[in-house]
Parts: sequence; C-alpha cells; structure tokens
Amino acid sequence: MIQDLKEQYGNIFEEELINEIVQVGTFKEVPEGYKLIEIGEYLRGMPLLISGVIKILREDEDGDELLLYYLEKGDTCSMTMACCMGDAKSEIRAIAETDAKLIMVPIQKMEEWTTKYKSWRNFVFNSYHVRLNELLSTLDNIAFQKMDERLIGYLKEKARVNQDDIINNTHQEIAYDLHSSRVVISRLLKKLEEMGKIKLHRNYIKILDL
Amino acid sequence: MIQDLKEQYGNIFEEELINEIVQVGTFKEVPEGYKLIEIGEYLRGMPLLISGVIKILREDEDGDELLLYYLEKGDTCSMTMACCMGDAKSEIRAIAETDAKLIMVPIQKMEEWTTKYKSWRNFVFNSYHVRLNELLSTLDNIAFQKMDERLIGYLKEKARVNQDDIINNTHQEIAYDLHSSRVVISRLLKKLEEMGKIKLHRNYIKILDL
DNA sequence: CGTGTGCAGTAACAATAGTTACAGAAGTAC
DNA sequence: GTACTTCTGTAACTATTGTTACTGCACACG
Repeated sequence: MIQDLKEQYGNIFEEELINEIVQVGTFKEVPEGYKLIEIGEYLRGMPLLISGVIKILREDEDGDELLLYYLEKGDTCSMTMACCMGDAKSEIRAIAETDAKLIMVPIQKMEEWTTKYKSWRNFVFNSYHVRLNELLSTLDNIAFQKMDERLIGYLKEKARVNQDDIINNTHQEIAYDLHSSRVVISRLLKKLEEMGKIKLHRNYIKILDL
Repeated sequence: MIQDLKEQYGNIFEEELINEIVQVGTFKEVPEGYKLIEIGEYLRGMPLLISGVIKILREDEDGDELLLYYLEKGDTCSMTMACCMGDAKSEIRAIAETDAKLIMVPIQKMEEWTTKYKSWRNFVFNSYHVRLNELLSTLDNIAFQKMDERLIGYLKEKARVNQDDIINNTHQEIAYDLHSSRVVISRLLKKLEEMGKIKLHRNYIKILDL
C-alpha cells in the first residue's frame, strides 16, 4: 500500500500526509463491475484511486441511467467530497470499470487535513475544479450533440480510459450509459460500421478509425 | 459597501476577513442585462454577490446557448474559482438577470485567504459543493426531461429568483436559454395556456398555476 | 446434438423536436 | 394617420429518437 500510494501521490502530498493516510486509510482492491457507491447511500469514506478506472453514473427517479465520467488513477471522487460537506448522501453511483486499487480515507480526516496540509487543500480544490469541468463537458455533450456524435465520443473515451481498441460491451450496455435504447444504438453502430469506422461483433466492438 | 458586505457575509466571515475584503475589493453596481463575464475571457477578479441575480450561460462552438443556473445573493461563481486555478479562461458567460450589486475580489487573494481564514476555506468549499449539485441538477433536467417539463421548470425557477409571477421574456429569449427554437417554445407555451397554467401576452407571461 | 438464452439486425410505426414559411397583431417612429 | 419592426400563432414538413415486434444467429449446457 505504501509504495502504491507514494508512486501515485508521492509528488503531490508531503511525507507527513502520506504517513497519515497510511495510518488511517484502508487499502481496497475491487474487481471489474464492483459497485463502490450507490445512490442515496451514506458515505463512510473518500476514495483515492491508485489504479484502474471507476465509472460514475447518475440515475433519475425512474431508474434511467446516464454515464457522467470516468475516474482514473490519481483521481478522487469530488462528488464524495461534496457529499461529505452536505447531507452526506451520495448523488451518484460508482462502479469499477476495470479491476481497481484504491485507498479509503475516513471522511472525518478531510477537514482536519484541509487545515493542516496545503498539499491536501490544493488536491481537494483541484479535484473540484477538474470534476466541475468534466461535468460541464458532459453537459455540453448532452445538450449540444446528437446521439451519433455522443456515441462516437463514448466509444473514443472508453477506448482511451481502457487503453484498448476493443469495446467489451453489448449494445444494451452502451444504451444504458448514454440513456438511450438498444435499438437506437444498434442502428447508429451499424451506420458507423458501414462508414468503416468500427467493426461489430457479438459482445464487443473493434474500433478502426473514429 | 461595508454595511452591504456585513449584512450579507457578516455571519460567515470573521471581522478580519471582512476588513481585508473591503480593502482590496471593488464595489460594482451593474444594470440588468450587463455582461459580467464572457466565454474565453481572462478573469481579473472573483465576484461576491451582494444583491440581485446573475445568470450563468454555457455556449458551444456554434454559438448555441444554454442556461446553466442562477446565482443569488450570497453566492459566488465557482466557475470563476475553478478558472483561477486552471487556465484562467472563463468557460461560461455571466449576465445580470436583474440589477445587481457585487464586490470583485482580486484572484490573487484567493489562495492567500484559503490558507489564512477557515471561514473563507469553508465558503469556497461550500460554493463548489453547491455549484456541483446545481450543475448536476441542470444535467438531470436536460438528460431526463422532455422540453415541456424543462419549460415548466424554467418558468418556475425564473419566477422564483425574480420573486415575480410575470416572466418578462419573449419566446425567442426563452428558446435561447433552453437551447431550443422559438416555434417549439411558442407551441409548448400555447399548450400550457390551454391547460390554464399560464396566460400569454406580448413580451411577458403571467404564471397562474404551474 | 438439440434446446434455451441472450445478443444483434431490421422493419414499421409513434412521439418529440426542429425547420421553413407565412400571416396577422402589437408596438414604434415618422 | 402610414410605414416599419418585432413578436406571436399556425401549418406543413423533416429529422431524430424512441418503441414494439419479430427474426435469426451464436454460444452454452445438458
């Protein structure tokens, strides 16, 4: 845990803070698909991501889903931080997109460290900043783009975070993430295939030239 | 300026911080429609809103607009804060929805005060928190609601921030805010009128029972 | 090797939103 | 008053997205 932590956060947190994190944090290794946070759930800790990718989803009262963004190594969940200050109930769902390693820090420490460590303060501010912009960009996509463009963006982003030109998802799963329906996604994917941008297979999609 | 500031922020900022704000901040009074921040513009200061309402808009590369949310008294612009830490260019446009009074604080002070004053730290964190949730709620509206529901929400919110059952806007202006077209908005407004929820007039709309 | 299950392809249709075009009403300027 | 502009109402049409229904294929499992 210590070497993982140092590798990922050593150059942004001071030694003393790293030591504190090691003392109070708990190391967690989760498999792909593991649900880390559920909507409405009370949060016990704040995650520091060491490796892997976490996807953050929003859901409305009818159960309709929407992918907000991915967390990658070195990221933390600003939503969690936001929750720690407010009503403490999660507004989002977090699912491991790949196998992931992370450190859970008790939320009580958050404010203490904010006072004590400049590097922690900067980290928290920076996380908010990055997340706010990420959310803004997600909003742009939904507000200004049509489904075909959103789909292309989705495939690109997914390939990027997973470092893989193969998208291991069914059309139904993609439809959930984009808050659309399976038939619509199949239709658009077919078009992309006809344009030579992707190659469709059962349970996976190969990206050729997006 | 001092009495305004104390009235609005006196119970959250300590005396010393208030004094600093008075020293380095500049008081600004702007009329309705005044453009406070433009997209891509470099930010000189961070606004603390004393009175009035500011609307925050997003725009894509084609010039299509979208209303994100309103700032009310006691709010500050988290986007601005986010900018101060990042590339400093504004991601959004800010327009005075009503006549407004505000205090502009030089962005250099932001980090200094973050270290120095706990109340300032909390204020900044809290602003981020509120804005993140606001943005999330905006995203919910766009992603999960249809235009008629969004329109109702828009009218309600506008009536709330302006404390007025009269919405002083043309259909075209509403269409811009919701990133739709005038004809669509006119059509939906007519339906709402037929349902007895509103009464339409030239240049304004009276809300009856939304 | 047949059967069941889940996935993908496709057609036909419905609903929603956006576009174009035009007419008339309300207000403004002269 | 007349001329002009702006705002609203409406029709007709297109585009996009969503829905329902049915097909066949691939794969797993006995």
